[in-house]
Amino acid sequence: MSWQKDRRGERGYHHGNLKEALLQAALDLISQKGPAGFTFADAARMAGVSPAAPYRHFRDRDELLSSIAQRGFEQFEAMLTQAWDDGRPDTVTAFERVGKAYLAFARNEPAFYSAMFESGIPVDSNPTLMAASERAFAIIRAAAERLAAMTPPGVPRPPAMMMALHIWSMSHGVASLFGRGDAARRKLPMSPEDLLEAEVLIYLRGLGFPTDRRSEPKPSGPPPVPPAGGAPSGPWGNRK
Amino acid sequence: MSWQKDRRGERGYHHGNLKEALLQAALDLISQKGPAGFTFADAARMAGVSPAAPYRHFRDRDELLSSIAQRGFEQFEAMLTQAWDDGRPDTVTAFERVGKAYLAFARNEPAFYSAMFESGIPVDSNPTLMAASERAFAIIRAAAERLAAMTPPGVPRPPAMMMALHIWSMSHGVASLFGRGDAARRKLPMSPEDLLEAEVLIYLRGLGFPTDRRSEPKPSGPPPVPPAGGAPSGPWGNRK
DNA sequence: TGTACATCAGTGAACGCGCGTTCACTGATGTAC
DNA sequence: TGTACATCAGTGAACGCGCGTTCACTGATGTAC
Repeated sequence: MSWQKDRRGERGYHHGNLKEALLQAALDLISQKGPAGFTFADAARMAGVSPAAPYRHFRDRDELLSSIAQRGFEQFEAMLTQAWDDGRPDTVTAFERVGKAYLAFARNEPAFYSAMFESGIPVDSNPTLMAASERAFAIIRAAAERLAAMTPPGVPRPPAMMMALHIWSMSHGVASLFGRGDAARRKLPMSPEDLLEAEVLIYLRGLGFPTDRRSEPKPSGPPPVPPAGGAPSGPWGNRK
Repeated sequence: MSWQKDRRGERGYHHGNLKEALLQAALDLISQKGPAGFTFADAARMAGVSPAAPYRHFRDRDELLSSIAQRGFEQFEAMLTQAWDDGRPDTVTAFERVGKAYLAFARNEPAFYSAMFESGIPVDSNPTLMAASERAFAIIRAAAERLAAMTPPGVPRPPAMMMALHIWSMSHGVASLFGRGDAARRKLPMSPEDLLEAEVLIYLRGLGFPTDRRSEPKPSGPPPVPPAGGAPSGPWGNRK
């Protein structure tokens, strides 16, 4: 099955990279059966070692799960950082890229996502984990900060912290209801990306930002402008 | 422990209300240990019957879990219906009450909430469950419909379906990140209610609704107007 | 360069446990006549 | 009203299973001298 098993004959007494292999195995198992349905023994089996071997690397199942969440937050942060790209080419474009990255992560890494947000791990009680979580959130926070600084003259400047939390909850809501990568995804008459993009644009408009697309350099522009409360027909349908 | 057990001596050979007792027991167990950490046998024990008894009422563990989600959606719908109160005394007030009800449900019924949204049950593949879920969502949809009909003259009327999905994802995002009733709740510098209320108000403003509080009859008005991008200090803090 | 030794990272057998599930059964309840 | 019978909703013993965890162990690796 897994390459670890295939190479079992090739490796000697020591695995060499068991910790990594266990994390990978657990990740595979979680994406197959959810964070509940993965067992320590299963991960060992998948990595091709005896059931006692994992205890050299993790105190117990929970510690393995936390490590996965930890790693998930790190990859999440990296992905958000890359999407944000320090606000290039312009703040709004970069900001929307961050939203899309959030959804992409939830969709493409359901195992990480559920370990991070739905496994029941109390993030707050694990300092390392919380730090990783906060570093990821800090990207959204930084983006909100830059956006807040851009408020047009005459418009009161919104608190960046609030904006960041709002954006986070919108992204998280859309991702966990409609954009997840597993069987629990709810069907939607349009793409989660479009739903979120419209939501964020309306929100920004509510804060006083102009949301008619300025003519700006768009290196890899997505399709057309979202309906955002405009057109009566289209994917939204059901006007009645 | 539970009243079922206390009364065990009193009851005869037949339990009389085992199905109900099992649902209640499972609910208790879920709220203690999450949807993953509840077992069929545990529920039987808690209800004071033999481990074989539940099979008279549920095919397996999954069917019990689905029943709980089902019932959760029904209670959720009832709660939203009551909060919405057909738009009394006015649409905006009632609308905000719906948001608060959403949060209250997530906080007060973590077992139902996680069974409904985080247990990994594919809602889409169970018609009865999906119908219950849709009936709950229909309340939000109806509220959005009424709100959409209220758009001021000159402002394009937003698609109600889109609004409903946006509101749902905002509520769900805030609830699952910050407003949950279990250990996985993330700490926040303000109440989830305030966070959501501000978010919704900004969103509505973005759709063209006036959000300066009209002088309207407020029977049980909540505290003051949320900061909604205004005041630079207060609970939001961290202006830098 | 070789050797002795400490440490590390695995093995594999064993254990107790609780779970899900089945089975023939039995006590209680409802109903036809 | 009584009786016979069908059906329902439990029992309790048994099973196979896989899990988590421990233990003394052993092969491999690193290092001091």
